Amino acid sequence: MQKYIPANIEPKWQKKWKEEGLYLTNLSDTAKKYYVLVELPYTSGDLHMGHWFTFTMGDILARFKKRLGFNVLFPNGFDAFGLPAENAAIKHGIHPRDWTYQNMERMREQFETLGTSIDWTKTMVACDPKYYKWNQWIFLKMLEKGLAYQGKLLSNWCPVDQTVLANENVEDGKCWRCGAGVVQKEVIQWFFKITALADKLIWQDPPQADWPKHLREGQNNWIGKSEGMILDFDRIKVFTTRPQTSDGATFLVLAPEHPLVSKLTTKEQKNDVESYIKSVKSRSELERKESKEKTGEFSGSFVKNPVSGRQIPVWIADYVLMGYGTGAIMAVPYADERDKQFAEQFKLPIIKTSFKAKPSGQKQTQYHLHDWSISRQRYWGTPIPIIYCDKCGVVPVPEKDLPVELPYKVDYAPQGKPPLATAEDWVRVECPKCGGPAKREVETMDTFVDSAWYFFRYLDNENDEEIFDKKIVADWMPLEIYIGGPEHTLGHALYSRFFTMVFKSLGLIKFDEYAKKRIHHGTILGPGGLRMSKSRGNVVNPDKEVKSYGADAIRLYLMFLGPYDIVTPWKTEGVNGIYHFLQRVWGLQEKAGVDSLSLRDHEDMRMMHRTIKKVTEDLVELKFNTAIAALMEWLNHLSRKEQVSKEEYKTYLCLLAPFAPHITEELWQNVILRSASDEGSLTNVSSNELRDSSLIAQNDEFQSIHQQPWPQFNDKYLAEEKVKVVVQINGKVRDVLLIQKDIINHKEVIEKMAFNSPKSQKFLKGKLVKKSVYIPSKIISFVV
RNA sequence: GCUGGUGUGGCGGAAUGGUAUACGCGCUCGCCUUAAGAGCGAGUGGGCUAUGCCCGUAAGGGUUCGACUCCCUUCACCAGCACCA
Repeated sequence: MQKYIPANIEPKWQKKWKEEGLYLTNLSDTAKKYYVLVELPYTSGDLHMGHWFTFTMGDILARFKKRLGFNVLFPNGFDAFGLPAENAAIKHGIHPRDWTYQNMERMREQFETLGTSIDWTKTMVACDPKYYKWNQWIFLKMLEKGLAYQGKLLSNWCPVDQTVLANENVEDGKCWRCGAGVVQKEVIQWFFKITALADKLIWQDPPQADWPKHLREGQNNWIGKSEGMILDFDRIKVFTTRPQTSDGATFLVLAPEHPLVSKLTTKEQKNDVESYIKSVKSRSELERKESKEKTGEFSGSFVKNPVSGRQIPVWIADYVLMGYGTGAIMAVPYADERDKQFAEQFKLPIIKTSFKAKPSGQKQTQYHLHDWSISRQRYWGTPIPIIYCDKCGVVPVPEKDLPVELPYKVDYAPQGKPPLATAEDWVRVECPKCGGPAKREVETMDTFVDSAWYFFRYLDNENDEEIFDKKIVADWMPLEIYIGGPEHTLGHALYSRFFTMVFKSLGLIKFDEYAKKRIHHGTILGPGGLRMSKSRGNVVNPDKEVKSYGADAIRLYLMFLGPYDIVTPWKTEGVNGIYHFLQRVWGLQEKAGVDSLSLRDHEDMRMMHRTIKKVTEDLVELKFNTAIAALMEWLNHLSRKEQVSKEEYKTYLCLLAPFAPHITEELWQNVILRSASDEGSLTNVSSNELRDSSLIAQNDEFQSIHQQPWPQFNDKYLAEEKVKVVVQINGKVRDVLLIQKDIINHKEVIEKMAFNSPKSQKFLKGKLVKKSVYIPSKIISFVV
């Protein structure tokens, strides 16, 4: 027997599977289909452990479902637009496109070494005009529907990356990419009106799709719907969710950015207010959030509280946000903690509220969610299909002129204006309306637009006429399962739901939710328990690990670590353990495949059927770790035997195949070929010749193990001949009886046996049995 | 502060009302070996007056013949959101 050397078998089978097109999906066969998706990777250059972890899960599911007879689609693409490409370009003097395509090439090869069953013919690349043309098309459609608009808003601005950031991309007041402190700046930009669908985006109870509770609650929280009222305090409108406390409003507070601030400020207060506003502006978001003290300044003006009739002062303070409600509040220090703190700090009156006030006002629903700002002042993204004409104003690019292609030659170094502005020939354009001289929009779309709908495009990725064929999408969507990271809860996972709803309103699809099930995967940390990062130097490189242990061992190791959502460090000893397991599987061929050996032994049959059942059920429930444990238990059983029958051996390989596709394929082909030559028909033929011979095509067993039907279990083998029944006395285990199957349902007999057993007698002697409970095949419980 | 989640051996974890610690790692002992490693076999929650018994799933209480599992209280940790009026 040859030694198990993964490097000798893994590339060989990867090549063969690819040549034979084993994983190509025929989309016209929709009788029993299964679409499994893993979040597409960003083209950063290398697959990291996280990719291995999530794509192994997806791959195991794809292989398992295929073996159950499903027509499985498991595609993948690349999130290829974005800032890192541009930053790398600036740093290394390589064009973002070249950098991206080089990375993509390397990543495709790495996906192959992982042994995934991805169908690469159904793919998409975000920076390909064939793809982003449809981003532009969606933009135009949304513009028509009033779901895209241009507006001027205070926005998060990253001074280092020189771009606007969505709320979701600001972490602790810092840019999620470069960590620079974000400042507020008023900018004209394009928005998607996600707030128009805020109500529809709220998750119901029970949920309309099987998505994690954590995600549903998180999104609902982020959407932040609250019902309240707009009340008028003279000219000032405030929003409140508790109008019944308005009799206790003893002052008003305006956000420093509120448009009425300058009007309301009196001459005497002018200097103080102006210096206060100046100090607010100079504080960063972070400082503002961290300081516990409240700050503010009196405007000098008073307004009338319409309920109490009192004149109350108007203050200006930054604990009131311009971006929520009306940017002004009535302060009820008696009922509100923050107002109370402010009142105490500035010695403002606190009066009791009746909680019964009924002010007149207008009902209003308010959301925390803001419209999605999609303009980015950078180069490497989808051009926004808009033309500015001096005569006609803002003119959308006509559909027939799509795609608006991103010019290759630009000066993408940041210089305070969008890089596309430097491509003067590209910018200069005829107005589609009047034919006069005009200029293109020089900003690009947020890359989250690319990933908001890519899974639709996989299904019809070559289509130049429409975004996708409605029928194919109707046949294949929604996704059966979408595997992704919890960090996308408020970004990608929300945007893609929004896009799906927009597609429905455009009549492209008929469903609201694009994935029946979503799961959040875990994280593999560095060996020391910290997040892997280059700067920490604790990155475990999958390529290196594959060289030492092979892809199968890494796949199994990752899946065996724990549940799919586990957050846990990488441990080399653990990989050793799995490698050892694979070597034992490899060694099994020594005593395996003995044809004459039939499965007479009941325990052998029981172990086999038990394992089939366990692995099958665990895969359905995505419990990869316990499925592997069951396979280990069966291997322990098989290892103790002198010989292993062909049926057991083949079943074993079949069950292990989704987890470890290479070693099982090799062993499968070996055992099939060996039995063929045992039959005498194929002597003096080498393995390779045999594989290519015509005989193989005639017999299904000669096909890849990944095309074999999934093993079936039969309940009749599951029962043990003698069943263990535990004897409990007053809740404590005192004895275990071995009971023949045929009397297991006779309560009186079992009760007598349990009562009379010497061990039980020790505890029962001279005591009165008050009650006995018998659960067949499990337990008999006495109360004395 | 709000929301969601978690708490089990030396470690990752298993068991979701019925023998707690499956499976793996680590460790101990033994076999094999010139030796080391690998491999194979046995053991591995704690305690004790040890053929047996007691304790034990963050802490305390409850329901039940029986609780890691269900209910109540408390504590700790993780994640997300957060001056949202």
